[in-house]
Amino acid sequence: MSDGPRLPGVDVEDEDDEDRIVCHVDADCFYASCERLREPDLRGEPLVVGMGYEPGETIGAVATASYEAREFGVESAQAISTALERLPRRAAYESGDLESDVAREQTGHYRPVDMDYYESVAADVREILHDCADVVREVSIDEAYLDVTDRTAWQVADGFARHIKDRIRREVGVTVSVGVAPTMSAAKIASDFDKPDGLTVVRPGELREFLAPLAADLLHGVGPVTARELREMGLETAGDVAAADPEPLVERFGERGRELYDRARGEDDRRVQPKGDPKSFSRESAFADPVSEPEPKYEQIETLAAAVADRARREGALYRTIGVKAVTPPYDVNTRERSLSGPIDDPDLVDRVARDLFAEFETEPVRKVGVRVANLEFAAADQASLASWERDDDGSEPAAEVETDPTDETGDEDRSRETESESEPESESEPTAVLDDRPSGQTSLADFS
DNA sequence: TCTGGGGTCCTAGGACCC
DNA sequence: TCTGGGGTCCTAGGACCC
Repeated sequence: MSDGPRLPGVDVEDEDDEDRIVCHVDADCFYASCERLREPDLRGEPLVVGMGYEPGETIGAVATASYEAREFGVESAQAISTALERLPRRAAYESGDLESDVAREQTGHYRPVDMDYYESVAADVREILHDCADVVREVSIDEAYLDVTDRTAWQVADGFARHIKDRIRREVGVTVSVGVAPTMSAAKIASDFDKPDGLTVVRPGELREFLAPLAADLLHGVGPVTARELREMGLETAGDVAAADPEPLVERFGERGRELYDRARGEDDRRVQPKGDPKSFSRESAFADPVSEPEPKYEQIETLAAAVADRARREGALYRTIGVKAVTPPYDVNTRERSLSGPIDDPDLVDRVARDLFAEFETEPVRKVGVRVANLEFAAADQASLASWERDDDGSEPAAEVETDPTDETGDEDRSRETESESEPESESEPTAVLDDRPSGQTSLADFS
C-alpha cells in the first residue's frame, strides 16, 4: 500500500503483501463485434458467428452470438443446426427459401469464423492494454488481466477503467467490459458482472459482500460437474462456500477444493504475470457421422498431423510427445500418446506415430479425431544449442535418456532416418529424429548439432 | 445442450530409480 | 529377498475455460 517510490530490488515477499489493483478486460461477443466493424450494417441485427453452416457442411457450432441473437435462444457452443432452428438465416428468408410463417424479424445473419481478421483487431486492443498497464496477461484473444497498481488508485479506479474502455471503443471500435478488484479471480467475476459494456469496481473492503450472493458456478473453475456436487453439499452461493468448513471441500475436490474455498472468500494471491510459452498444439476435426472404415480416419490423421507439425515449426517449437484422440460414440474421448527420447521437429514422424497410436481405433466407429504434440521446447535462438539442452527445465536428466518402449517398431525406422539426416547436415536446421533406444542412453553430440 | 475446436491443469496408477 | 520410502516420469482421463 505504500505510495512512496519503489526501490529497484525491493523484495518479492514485501510485494506479495501489498494490495494490488487488478483489471480484467473482456471484449463483448468479440467475433460479432469484429464482423460489425467491417460490416456496419450488421449492427443491431441478430448475428451468429460460427462454423459448419456453409453449403455442404453439416457439423459445427456457434462461436459467438450477438446479444440480439441470444434473445432467440442462440448460445455459444450450440450446434449450428439448433441455432438455425431457433434463428433461421436472413439470407434464406430473403431468397424465399424459408418455410412460410417466419417473419423477417425472426431471422438473423450468419458469418463464418475468420480468425485472421479477429487477430488483427485483437492486436490493436492489445496495444492499448499494454499502454495502460505494466503487466498484462492475455488469456485469450478477447480477454486479459492487467496489473494497474502503479497506474491508478482505488479512489479513481472507475475513471481509470472508463479511460481504458473509451480508448478501445474510440481507437478500435469494439466495446469491452471491465472489472477492477484486488485479485485476479474477483476482477474476472467483476468484468462479467454487468456485461455488455460493463464497468464494475470492487474495492478491497467490499470483496466479501460482492462475492457472497453470487451463484457458486460463477467462480472460475466451477463448471457443471463441480456446481452439481456443491449443490449436493448444500452450497449454492459463493457465500455458502466461503462460510463452509473447508475440510469436506478439500476431501472431495483435492487442491481445487482449497482453491475454491479461498476464491469464494476473496483470497487469491496470484499475481498478474505475462503468459508463458504454449504447452501443446493440437488439431482435431469431427465427422458428420461416425466413421468405421479405416481409410477416411487415417486420411484425417494425416492431414491433422501435417497441420500440427507445421504449426509447431512455424512457432519454432520442438516437441517430445505425440498424441492422438479418438472420440467414439456416444461421446467417449480416448487419448493415446507416446513420448520420444528427445525433442524433435519432424512432420513425418508425427504422421507415423499418430497413425501407429490410432491403430487400435482403426475399425471402431469414430466421430472425431485429433492429433497433438506436447512437451514443447522453444529453441532460444536459431538453433538448439547443447548448452540450452543441458540446462533442461527441471534439472532432470537430459531427455534423451528417457527409455523408449522397446517394442516400438518405429524405433528402427527412426534410427535409419537419423542416419539420413546426419549424412546431410545442411538439410535441417533443427535437431531431428531422436527415437533413441541405445541401452546406455548416451546421446551423441551429433544428434543435436 | 447430445457435442466444434484449441487449450490448461489436475489426478491417479504404474514403472523405474535410488 | 516378500519388502521401506521418496521422487520423477509417463500415460489416460476428466473438468474446465474461451
